[in-house]
Amino acid sequence: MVLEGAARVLREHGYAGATTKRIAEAAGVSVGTLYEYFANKDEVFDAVIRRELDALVAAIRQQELSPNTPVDETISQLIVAAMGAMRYGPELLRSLENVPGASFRRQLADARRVVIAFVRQLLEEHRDELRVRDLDLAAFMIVGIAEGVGANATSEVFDERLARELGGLIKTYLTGTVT
Amino acid sequence: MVLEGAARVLREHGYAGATTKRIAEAAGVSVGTLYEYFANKDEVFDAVIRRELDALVAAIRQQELSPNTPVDETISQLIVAAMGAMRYGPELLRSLENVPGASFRRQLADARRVVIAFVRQLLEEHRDELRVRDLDLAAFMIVGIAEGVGANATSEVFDERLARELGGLIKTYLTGTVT
Amino acid sequence: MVLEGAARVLREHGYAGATTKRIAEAAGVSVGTLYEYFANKDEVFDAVIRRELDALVAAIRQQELSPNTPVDETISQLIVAAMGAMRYGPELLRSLENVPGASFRRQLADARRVVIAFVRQLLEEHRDELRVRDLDLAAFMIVGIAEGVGANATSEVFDERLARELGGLIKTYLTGTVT
Amino acid sequence: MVLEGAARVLREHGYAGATTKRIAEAAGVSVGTLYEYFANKDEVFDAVIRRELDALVAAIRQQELSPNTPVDETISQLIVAAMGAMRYGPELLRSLENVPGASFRRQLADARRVVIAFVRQLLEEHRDELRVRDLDLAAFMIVGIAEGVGANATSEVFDERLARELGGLIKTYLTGTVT
DNA sequence: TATGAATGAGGATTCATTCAT
DNA sequence: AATGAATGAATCCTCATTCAT
Repeated sequence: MVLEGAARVLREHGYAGATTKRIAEAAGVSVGTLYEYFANKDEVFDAVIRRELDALVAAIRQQELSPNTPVDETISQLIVAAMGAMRYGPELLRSLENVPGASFRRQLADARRVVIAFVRQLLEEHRDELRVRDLDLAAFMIVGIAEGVGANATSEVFDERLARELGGLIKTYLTGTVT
Repeated sequence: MVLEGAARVLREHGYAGATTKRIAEAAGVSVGTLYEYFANKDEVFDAVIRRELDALVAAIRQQELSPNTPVDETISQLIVAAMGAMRYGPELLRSLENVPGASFRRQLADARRVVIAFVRQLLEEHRDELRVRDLDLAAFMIVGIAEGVGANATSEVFDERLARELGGLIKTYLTGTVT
Repeated sequence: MVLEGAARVLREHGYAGATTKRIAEAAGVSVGTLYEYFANKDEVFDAVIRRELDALVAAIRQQELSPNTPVDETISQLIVAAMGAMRYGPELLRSLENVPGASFRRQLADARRVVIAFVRQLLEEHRDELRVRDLDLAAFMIVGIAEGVGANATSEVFDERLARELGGLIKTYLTGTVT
Repeated sequence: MVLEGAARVLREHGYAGATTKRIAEAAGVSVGTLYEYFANKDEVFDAVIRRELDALVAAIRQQELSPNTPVDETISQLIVAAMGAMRYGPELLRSLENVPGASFRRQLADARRVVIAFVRQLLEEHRDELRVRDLDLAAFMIVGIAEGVGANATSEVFDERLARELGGLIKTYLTGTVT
């Protein structure tokens, strides 16, 4: 499938090396076929972006959230889920950042909005556990930290251990209590 | 100056849009002149990377650190200094990430090593204020978070306010006490 | 066809004037197509060299050599055949001499070796007609003269008449008898 | 001196590698100075051609020709003189052949005319030793062979021994007698 | 519908030439 | 007179896109 090939090429060759020929080859089709499904190259990347971000958002939304689970554990769970959804690692998103046009920035902003709202909702449900007052700011910070660290990580580094570390840090931030 | 132009173009058009023509124009010189100072395009980017990271590291190192200042304040101070040193914002570094070749990764790793060592030294001096035991891990986490958030921020968002927030978060993480 | 165009351009504009654009135009294709068949410009010239020299060697080898024909006549016949094989005249080979890299020199040396061996074989078969003793030297001289004159000739000058003259000269050299 | 540098660069780097920068460097001056003496690059090459061919013709003309010396010896002497005059070897002339424009061809034709006339004159003086009748044709043949072989030779190969060989061959051609 | 050869605009790089010092 | 930094036209080459099969 084309998007599959595009994602693979993007990760392995970077944006500069992602030619339509290579994408088509990786997808096991011809360039001609690629252009049957997409009007042009950037549309392929747009679709990759969309698919990747949709998967990310979906992975977070689909988590079973129990009100009895401590908030830091839930956050860790969400981060792990998000990471698992990035099948091509954070590298893919970093490559996509270079797609000319504002497409990536726009789509990312949309996805972020949704996730922040989701986290805010989660905090709301745990409001009495928290020391922070401004839940908007807290949600923003949490997502920012997770995203920031994730964006800068490489596939190998960003494992479950790091997620737990972040979970602990975030818990301390939210509740003021030490793990 | 060429590096100036390259940095500006990189921020405004991304790596994919950073043509030699545009860089030369932005620098107010001709392409020929660009090639008088640099063997090829990637060498220009290498130099931009070096200059930017050097400035970053230098900015951090040059901070006057008073042992009497609380650790979180000092960290905030460092983050603000680092941000101020990125005259073209985090966007520039993100664009540079796409320069083919391992140059960026290598130089970044070097710079990071230096900064982590610096922060570790700082923590050492405040050891009795801290709850964390493993200073290596703590230094890594702090730099990772700051870098991560910074890497994902945009010029507008990443201001002093955010730095203070991070300072607070980091203080809580380090000392277990709430601001 | 690309080689056709390249040969024509080379003859008409020399190596210095043989741009890919001109070659593609002369071949009736686009530059892109040229690069579909050849990795770079010099590879085109390499192929032209090979084709030209192969044709030369083949033309000589395919001559029907009758043992009853006097040696000078056979030599003339070979020279005429060689000349006929150079469809773009000696000018082409002279231009090709300027292709950077040792390709031309190497390929020419190979072709020369084959032709000298062929001539030596021919002399062998007429050994009793000859005054020269050292057939190796004689073969070298003959090929050298023919090649030298040919190399310096222009298409118009280098005709059958000249070949016959050379045949006569060579005969005198070989046999000591005057025509 | 500029011509000196140009000749050296031409021999060592070929026409394609003969940039004005390299020529100026080889001549120990700046490009600016080069353009003080010559209007443009091709004029430099024109001058190199002229100087080289003038030296060649002069070397031949300046030979002391004794009517008592056998004709073949005189021819050898001329060839050796011509070769000695080419201080940069036949390679230089071959490189010059690629100077765009007809300059080389024209100047070479002029020089050749002069040399053929000179040889014809020489043959005239030895007319009674010769079997050939058509002195025009004979002069043309001799110059053609010498030039042809010379043009194809390299500095190392084209030594005095080869000149004597050619002298012998030419003598046989002219007189019908074996050395 | 799928293919991939052909196209040519666009980008990196070179180098003859100029001109301020 | 001499210099060499600066210029930009010209060249090689790539690759997104098209279209005949």
